[in-house]
Amino acid sequence: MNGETSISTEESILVAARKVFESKGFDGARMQEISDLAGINRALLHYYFRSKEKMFERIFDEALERLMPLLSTWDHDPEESWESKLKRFISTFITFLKANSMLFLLREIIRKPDLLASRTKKYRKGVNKFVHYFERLKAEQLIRPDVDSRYIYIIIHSLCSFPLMNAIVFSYSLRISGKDYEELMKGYPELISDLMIQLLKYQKN
Amino acid sequence: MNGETSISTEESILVAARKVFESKGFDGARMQEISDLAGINRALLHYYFRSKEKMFERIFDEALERLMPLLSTWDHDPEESWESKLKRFISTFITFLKANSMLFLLREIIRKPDLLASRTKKYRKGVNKFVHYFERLKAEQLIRPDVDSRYIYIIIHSLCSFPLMNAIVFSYSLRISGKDYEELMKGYPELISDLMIQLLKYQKN
DNA sequence: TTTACATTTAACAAAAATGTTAAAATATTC
DNA sequence: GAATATTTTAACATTTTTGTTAAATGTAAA
Repeated sequence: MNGETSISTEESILVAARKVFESKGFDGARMQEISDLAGINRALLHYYFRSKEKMFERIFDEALERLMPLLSTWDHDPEESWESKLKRFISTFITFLKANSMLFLLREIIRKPDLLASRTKKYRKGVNKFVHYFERLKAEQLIRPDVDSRYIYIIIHSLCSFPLMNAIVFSYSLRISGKDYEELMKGYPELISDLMIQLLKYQKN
Repeated sequence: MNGETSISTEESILVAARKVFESKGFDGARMQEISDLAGINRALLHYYFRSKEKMFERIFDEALERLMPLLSTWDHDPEESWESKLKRFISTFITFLKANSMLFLLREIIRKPDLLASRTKKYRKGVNKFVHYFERLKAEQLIRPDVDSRYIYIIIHSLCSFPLMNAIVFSYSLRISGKDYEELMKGYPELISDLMIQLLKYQKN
């Protein structure tokens, strides 16, 4: 059929496409730039993927797929405390987002909501797990009962995602270099873990 | 010079441009769509603003300008408690972001970092005020001293911005309609005000 | 009513981007 | 080395988009 070569070429195209699509978005991405970055010529792009659209969808799907395993953190597991689960989730979520890009997904979903709607019931199942996990904790009176689990979901995701997707603006605002911002953010996962735990700890009035 | 007409035409073009640029971004925006939305023809767009670029910069600058008054919340004012200031900031910030778009600014700054770099020392002054305000509170032992003021800045902004710019995704994830998400978010400003206050309250030990 | 500005129309120019193709060159495998 | 698959080259077609222009029409105000 086909040798090693074609697989690694396809892969190198995908790597380039990922980079360009993630930084410039679908509308800003140029086929020429992708082929340049992949070190091949434009014609070969169409030889492997028929069109820009098709190539993009491949990249988008992969990005969405990478997001999902994260949510499986929230399976019920009597061995692990919720505090530890929370810490683990926050730390892996932030690490994950460094390499990938929430902004990419968000930008493209807003451009074309179908992208989300037509895919992945799986994703919503993951979210369900999350909400149910915290509902159970509330039922068992392990955390305070008066905070809507959906708020917990929103808050955690906001605290994890935004500081990374907004890194450029934050580092500019705070007058520090990108490197120094990264440095600053090293203490961040622990801080927000503590913050969340403090928020959730059961308090009789 | 020129009558009422031209002003309101220019304004209606700007309104349309704002809408299109904010939802599609510079790369996705089409001059045709803007002129259609403004109810005029494409030629008139160039009569008023020479080019797409120029028009965009006008929109971008205005969006950035609207952001700044918010930061003046953080002037020192011995009359008002920090808790009240915090609440007021969070509530106005969230209201502001509903109409405008943080995502727009972020997306375009990433596309072309010059947009931010070439503008507005004013903006950074506002951020300075914020950081200094909390440094003072720490010096006066009114809040706990062990949280870097920059983290406070990052956390507040994340909690305010992200739930709004990510509304589509959150409402999809949580399986509720856009309307219901808005409804849900009514209780949100108060929750995060409390959360922040709880985080900052001085704790010996 | 004349002058100046505002707006439309419609055609066009130019550039940028995507997509196609055929033929030649290169590499791989049998 | 013959056969097959990969890749380049280069030219071209098509479409989309931005930007321009000139002429006609409308409108408001001096």
